[in-house]
Amino acid sequence: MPELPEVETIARSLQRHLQGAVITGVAVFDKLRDCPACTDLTAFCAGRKILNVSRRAKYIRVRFDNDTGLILHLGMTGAFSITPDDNQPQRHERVAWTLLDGRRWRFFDIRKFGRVLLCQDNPELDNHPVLHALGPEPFSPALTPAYLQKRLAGRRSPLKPVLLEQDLLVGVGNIYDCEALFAAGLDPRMPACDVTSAQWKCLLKEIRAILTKAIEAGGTHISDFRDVDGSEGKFVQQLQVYGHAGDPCPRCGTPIERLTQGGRSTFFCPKCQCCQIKRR
DNA sequence: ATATTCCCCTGGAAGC
DNA sequence: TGCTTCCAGGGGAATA
Repeated sequence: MPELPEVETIARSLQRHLQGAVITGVAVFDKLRDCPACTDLTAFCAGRKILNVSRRAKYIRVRFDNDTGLILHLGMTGAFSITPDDNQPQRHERVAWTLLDGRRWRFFDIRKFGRVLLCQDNPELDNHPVLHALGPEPFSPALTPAYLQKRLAGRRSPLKPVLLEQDLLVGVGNIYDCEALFAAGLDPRMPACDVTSAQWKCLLKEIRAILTKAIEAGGTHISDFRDVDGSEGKFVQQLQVYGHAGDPCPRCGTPIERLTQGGRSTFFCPKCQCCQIKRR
């Protein structure tokens, strides 16, 4: 479900709603990946005050008052809600934290690809194994055309699936990958090592612009994305190619095509994005 | 080392 | 109506 803008939107909401809250209990209804058993998670969380909530890549970090914390991942279908506690588990509710002020913080996840990880100390919230190998954030100054060209030297893999690799750069998922390549006019099938410095410059600009716009819109609402308060992202209305197979390209009118790369759908305009394949 | 595939799991939409 | 097939935003492991 969530790419960077969705996770950012949710992390900001959690920060707003949970900062200062004290956890009194935890219920685990259906274990997510790596989620400890209910008794262990309860022992870990009970009595803890939440200092802050932040985002790194597509992970959400919840920092407690005793230098421990949680790392949460939404997988494909994760979502949260925070409401007065009626003590009634809802459909697809996997984990629930009860708060001292009478609220209940729920973690839903239909497909159960989400994760709940424990961090035993403060450094682990920044250096947990799942965070260790991650590439730079999309808005980091460290993310430059030179860095990308160096990392991808010799990589003949198609550009589009490469952009999904979180150890190269983080936060770009399938939707914004397609949208950014369209905006930059680059062929999703071109070898990653053939992207020129000028093309990287353009693509980086488009990735940042699209992520910025999507964050401002509160994310992209596709099927089951919801913010903590239940509101839907509005960016879906701005999607140019994703999910638009057969529709006319907004730029040239050629029908948008869909193809499969690395088992995922790619949407692109075969005319606007077809000029970069080098013959070797 | 790099590249492709397969799997985790559930549900909605489309096709017959 | 009911059954089958395909598809889905992520990520990691297994396989060539």
